[in-house]
Amino acid sequence: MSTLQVHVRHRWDLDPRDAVRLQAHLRQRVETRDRLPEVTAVGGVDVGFEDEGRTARAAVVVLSFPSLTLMEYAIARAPVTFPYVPGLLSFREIPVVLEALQKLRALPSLLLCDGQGYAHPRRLGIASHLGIVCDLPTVGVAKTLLVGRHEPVPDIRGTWRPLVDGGETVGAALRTRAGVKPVYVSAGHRISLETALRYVMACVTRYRLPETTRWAHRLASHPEKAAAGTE
DNA sequence: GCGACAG
DNA sequence: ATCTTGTCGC
Repeated sequence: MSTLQVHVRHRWDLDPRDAVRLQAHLRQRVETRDRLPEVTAVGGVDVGFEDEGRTARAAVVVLSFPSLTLMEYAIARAPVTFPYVPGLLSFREIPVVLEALQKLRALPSLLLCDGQGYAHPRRLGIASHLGIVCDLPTVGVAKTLLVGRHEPVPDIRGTWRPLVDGGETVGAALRTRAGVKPVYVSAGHRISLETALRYVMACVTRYRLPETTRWAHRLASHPEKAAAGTE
C-alpha cells in the first residue's frame, strides 16, 4: 500500500562517528512548533529483538483518536546492522520501522515513539529523526532518562515538570498515573512540548504508558500472541 | 580521569 | 532490548 513518503533519504550503514556527524546536520530540520493536521488517528511504534538480538522486529499500530480503537497494525523484520549505542538508537531501529510503516494502509496523523525526541544530547532522538525522515508529526515517550534533570513530579495524574539539559527545557517528566514512575515526553517533530503532553495524556487510560505504546510493545515482543487479541 | 548512558 | 516466578502492595 505504501502511503509512506520518505522526505529525507540518507544512508544508514554508518559507523558511530559518522552517525553523530549526521545527527548534528539533521537536527537543524527539527520543528518544535505545532504543524499537524486534525488528529483522527494516533500511531505507536516499538521494536523488539529475536535470534539473540540478531533480528529486529518492528511493530506499528494505528488507533482511532480520541476513541483509541485499534484500526490496523503492521510488523516487519530485518537483520540488525547497528550496535546499541546510547544516543544513536535511531540508526539501529528506524530502518525496520520504515519497513513496517510502508505496510500500513493509511498513516496516522501523529506518531508516538518509544524513546526520546528532542530530549537527546544532540536534540535528535529517535522520535525526531523518524519525524524528519517521514515528514510526520512525532512525539518521544521514554520510560527512562537519557539526558536532563527535573524537580520531583507530584504524584497526581497529568502533572509534569520540565526536563532541563544544558540550561534548556528539552522535554518533561510526566506523571501519567499516580503511584508509578513518570515517563519522559519530548517533542519529536512538527509539534510543541505542550501539545505533545496533551496528546500523550489523551492516549493514556489506566496504565503508565499510552495505549499506542502498549499495543506496539505487545506486537513487537509477542507477535502471534498479541495478534490473537486483535481479531 | 570518572560517571552517565533511550532501547 | 532480552533471559524469567513469585511476590509485595493497593
